[in-house]
Amino acid sequence: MPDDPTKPAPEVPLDGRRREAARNDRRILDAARAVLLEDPGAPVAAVAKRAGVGISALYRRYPGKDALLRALARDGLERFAAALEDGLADERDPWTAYTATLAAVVEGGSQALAQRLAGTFEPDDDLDRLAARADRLWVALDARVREAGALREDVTAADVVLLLEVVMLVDVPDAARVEELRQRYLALLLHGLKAPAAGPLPGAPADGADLAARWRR
Amino acid sequence: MPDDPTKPAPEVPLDGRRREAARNDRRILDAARAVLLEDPGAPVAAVAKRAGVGISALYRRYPGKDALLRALARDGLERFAAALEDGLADERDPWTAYTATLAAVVEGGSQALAQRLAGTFEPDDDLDRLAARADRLWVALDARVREAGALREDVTAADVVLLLEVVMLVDVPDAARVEELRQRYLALLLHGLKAPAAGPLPGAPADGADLAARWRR
DNA sequence: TAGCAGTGGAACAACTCGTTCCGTTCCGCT
DNA sequence: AGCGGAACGGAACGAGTTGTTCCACTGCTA
Repeated sequence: MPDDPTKPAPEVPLDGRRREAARNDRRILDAARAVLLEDPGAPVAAVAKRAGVGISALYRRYPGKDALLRALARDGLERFAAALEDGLADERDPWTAYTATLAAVVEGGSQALAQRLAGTFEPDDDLDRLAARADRLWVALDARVREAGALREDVTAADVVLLLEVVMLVDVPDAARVEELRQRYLALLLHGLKAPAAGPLPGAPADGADLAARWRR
Repeated sequence: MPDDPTKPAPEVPLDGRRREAARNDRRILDAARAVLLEDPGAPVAAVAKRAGVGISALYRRYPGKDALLRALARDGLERFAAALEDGLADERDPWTAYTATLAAVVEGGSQALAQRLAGTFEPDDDLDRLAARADRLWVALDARVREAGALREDVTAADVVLLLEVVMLVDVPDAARVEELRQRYLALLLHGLKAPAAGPLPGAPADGADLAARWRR
């Protein structure tokens, strides 16, 4: 039985064929992230091609597409949680730390990844736990900036999640331009998010139920 | 040869079978708008089902899926242009007229429709002309609010187009909730868009080239 | 009542995509 | 040197999807 490729083995320097295999573990996951983030319905063959490997190299690691998707979602959630922990550890003033964290999340694309994949595969206990952990971290980050009075009070943490996802959907053909525009619009959004509010907002704020509903089929 | 269903014939009261046909013209276009806006790759059969008609009723009107898509894009652009003309005719102060226009565009979903469909069908001279007209109207609306000093200067008209599209991508399973959240986030965005600017924006502003690039396959 | 515009939906053919499978390569060991 | 087998590339297969065609049927109209 192959090792779980998402949890790289100890760092004993591998040799020969084993080294190629270890490298392919990464290449496949990186390719899957790139390809499936752009088009969640992309064929498995596209992932293999992007990774520069054959299809069998992929099927040796994952029993099927579903498993690849799950591994990818887990990878995304882990990156997301890690970014949030970094943000929580940021000692600067809460608003600065908040904006920096959001910028990092947008740059990494981690949150959007898990979300875009939602509904395309069968969830997993492990995944549920990870999602709950990310949610706790997110709420903590939100609480800190909120207590500092830096966030407008009529916007919820769930609102910001939805807004973040939407920023990740900005798309033009040129990849470098995409990154630039996303950061640009995130900044614009943050200007609108910052307290004091310039005026009231229509509609009820998003809440946890709005978010959770999207995971259901 | 059947009449072009997108240009309803004179309003002589039709009778019998003809009336049913005329009604189906509308039902098919409405269904296509609803279904394809939610999923641009939806099958033709899904459109027919939503319209409550058989597939042949659809194929009698359009030579193929491509033609339906084109007609729909044209319909979207026409609605978009009409909304902009309404906005230009709005006599209130430029900022109020601007925000009201954007809210109407978001509610109608017309702009997003044409854009989401882009790349799924072969463009058309007629469509190009319409797109150019919509663009002129858009620039005119932008110029007016800009000259009034109500829009932050480091944001271009193209930026707002991209932001508008992105707002249209907000999605949760409950349709009514979606509409509410879109308006909410549009308002939030507009708070960030309004002059005076709260701070500088990173990245180069979007321009016409960014927009045009997305139409190419 | 005959003719026909309009219709519903089954049937078909073309494609897409996940998965399997087989022949090949090359490392590690004897 | 030669062998065993892990890892690989990619062709082939089969299930499912979808655009389009086709034909029997309906109900006006003359």
